[in-house]
Amino acid sequence: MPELPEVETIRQDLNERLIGYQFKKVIVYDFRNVAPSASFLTKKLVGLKIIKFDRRGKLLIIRLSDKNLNLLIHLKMTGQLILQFKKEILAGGHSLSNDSFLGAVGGSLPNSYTRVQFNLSKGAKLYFNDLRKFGYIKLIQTEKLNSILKIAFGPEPLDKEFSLIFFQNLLKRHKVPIKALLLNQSAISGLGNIYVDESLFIAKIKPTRISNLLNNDEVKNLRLAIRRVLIKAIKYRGTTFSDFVDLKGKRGNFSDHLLVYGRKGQNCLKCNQEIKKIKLVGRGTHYCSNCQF
DNA sequence: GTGTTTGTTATCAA
DNA sequence: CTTGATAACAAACA
Repeated sequence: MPELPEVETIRQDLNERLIGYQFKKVIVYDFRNVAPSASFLTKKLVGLKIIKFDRRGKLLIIRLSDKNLNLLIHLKMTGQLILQFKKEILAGGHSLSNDSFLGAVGGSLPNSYTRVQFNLSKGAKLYFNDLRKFGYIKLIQTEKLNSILKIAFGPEPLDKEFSLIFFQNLLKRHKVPIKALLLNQSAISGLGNIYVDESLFIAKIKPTRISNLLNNDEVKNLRLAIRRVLIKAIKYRGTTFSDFVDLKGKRGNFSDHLLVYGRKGQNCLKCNQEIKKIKLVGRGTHYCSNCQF
């Protein structure tokens, strides 16, 4: 379940390691979620260099030496990007001990979950693994990308655009459970099920509350809670609940700091009451009925 | 066989 | 046009 902090962790690591690398060969093992087609991807990408890794919400954007083209990677639920350098390959598949790997990436690569493999210059290899095949890889024209980003993506919660005024107006305009609004990527980018539940707990607001009925203090607290939890989660390199791992196959450490997500039946860390789990807008939703109003 | 898991989109209603 | 509600889909697992 990679959300903003998980994708940001990967983006930062890629930016430190792969700027200037050139695509030498692209191997597509599973065609399903590669667009516009595997052959197009293979042909167009080879020879291009990586300029920079960007992120918008949960979407990873690779800027290429062909300014008109961008490589998009969405991890959806179970996608992983694993990076190997040459000496790691020579050392026997990977450089990390087995216990730092999850099942999906354990052992040598490519494995049965590898959907696309990028061979880069200097022997570097980037693997896109995706157990459930929900994620995608797309080569897209810059103009088209820009129009999609404008329409389908709300402001980044950590940018200036996500101001109190903006947030107040957004909540006022909508009459839906606050959780539904926070999950809506065209309203705010990057939040998913985990960080929405965590933010609402920190802000002491029940996920079922209708957005336009929150009072001023609650709106203010919620905005700060969202920013706080995202910044902290990035610092801890994301949350691993099931499949997320970083470039080296390592789990995210924020899992140890979750307050409500995945804690159904356990005691609230603030008040000791039992954490509840309900289904809201089709999603598992965790909250404390004593701390949240 | 059944119910769950989540990010996203399609579809229909108002 | 906007907004809301809900189902569907991807694939796997307990």
